[in-house]
Amino acid sequence: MEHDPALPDLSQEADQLKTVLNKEGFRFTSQRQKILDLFQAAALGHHLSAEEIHQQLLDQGEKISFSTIYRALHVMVRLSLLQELELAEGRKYYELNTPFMDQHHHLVCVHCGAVKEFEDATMAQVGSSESAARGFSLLNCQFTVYGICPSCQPLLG
Amino acid sequence: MEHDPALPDLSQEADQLKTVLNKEGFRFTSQRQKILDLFQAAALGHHLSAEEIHQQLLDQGEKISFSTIYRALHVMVRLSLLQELELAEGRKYYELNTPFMDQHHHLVCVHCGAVKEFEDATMAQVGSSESAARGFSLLNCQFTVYGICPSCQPLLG
DNA sequence: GGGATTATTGAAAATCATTTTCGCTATTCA
DNA sequence: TGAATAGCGAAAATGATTTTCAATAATCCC
Ligand SMILES: [Mn+2]
Ligand SMILES: [Mn+2]
Ligand SMILES: [Zn+2]
Ligand SMILES: [Zn+2]
Repeated sequence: MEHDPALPDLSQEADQLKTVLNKEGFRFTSQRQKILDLFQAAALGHHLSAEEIHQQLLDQGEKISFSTIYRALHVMVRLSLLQELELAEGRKYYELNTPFMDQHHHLVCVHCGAVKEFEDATMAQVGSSESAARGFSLLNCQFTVYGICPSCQPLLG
Repeated sequence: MEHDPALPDLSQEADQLKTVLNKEGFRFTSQRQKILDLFQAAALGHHLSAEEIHQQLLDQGEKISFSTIYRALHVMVRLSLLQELELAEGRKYYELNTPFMDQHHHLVCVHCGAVKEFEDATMAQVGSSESAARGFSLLNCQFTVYGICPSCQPLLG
């Protein structure tokens, strides 16, 4: 079957995931592909939790266990396909990883949990220089700003 | 009993905690004072978890339940006496709160958990301007840099 | 000071996200 | 294609944190 060059090359994406996995001794599975697909289909600025991944796959008729989801997330973080975020209470969130200099940061409403993203090159600079100054090898930076969003402000003091 | 002006005025510190608590309808208790004392006695740059608070109080002969510790931490965060930190895996850490413009940030070794603090006024500026730009009322910022510390680097690739 | 009111405590049980166990299945590779 | 074994699902386990509830103690008023 030919591939229409006007459409996204999904079969090649699959090949790419397989390549990345196999390079480190992991196996390609349909579950891992489906999870990665969710991230690639997600709206910009939308962060996914294990719970939401499970629900989205259920919604599209895929049955998958939480253990598989958690294992896949860990593998993809280790392969730098995903980034783990400590946005707010209780659970972890994940998003597609981006090159270090392109990383964005987060503004979180502590009342309703709304998240806004913003970019600022200062963060990467400060992170680089601070880690260099102390001999750390830098992995990534997270700048999280907590506040009350405009919709929640009237509801409080 | 007179107070020796050459010694730290611990009774006044207690009064201060009582005042802050009562102002918001909370009661002063010896447990809350002992927990706050641990933070005031802790080395600069040392962050305490509920587990460590429990252990330190045990070590000094004080019996206290985890429920009390968690409740005290929540109250003191609400009163801005403490700040909650999402430094690394699994558990939360706490430290004495500082005025917004004096806040420091953290460099964390993902291998051994070592934490280094650093100050950088840029963070507060970026946090303020980003939250203002989106109409958020700013509560606080956390800039966390993850990496591998110098002692752990030889142990890995 | 003493007593009523009710926030706080401790112990135990409950939650809840995440991890582990284990028998079975599917991927990799020769 | 077949052996070796990584990965899967289901269920049990974990571990930090939260809740429940009866007993205790801080605050307030007299
Ligand atoms: Mn994001
Ligand atoms: Mn600190
Ligand atoms: Zn909000
Ligand atoms: Zn280290």
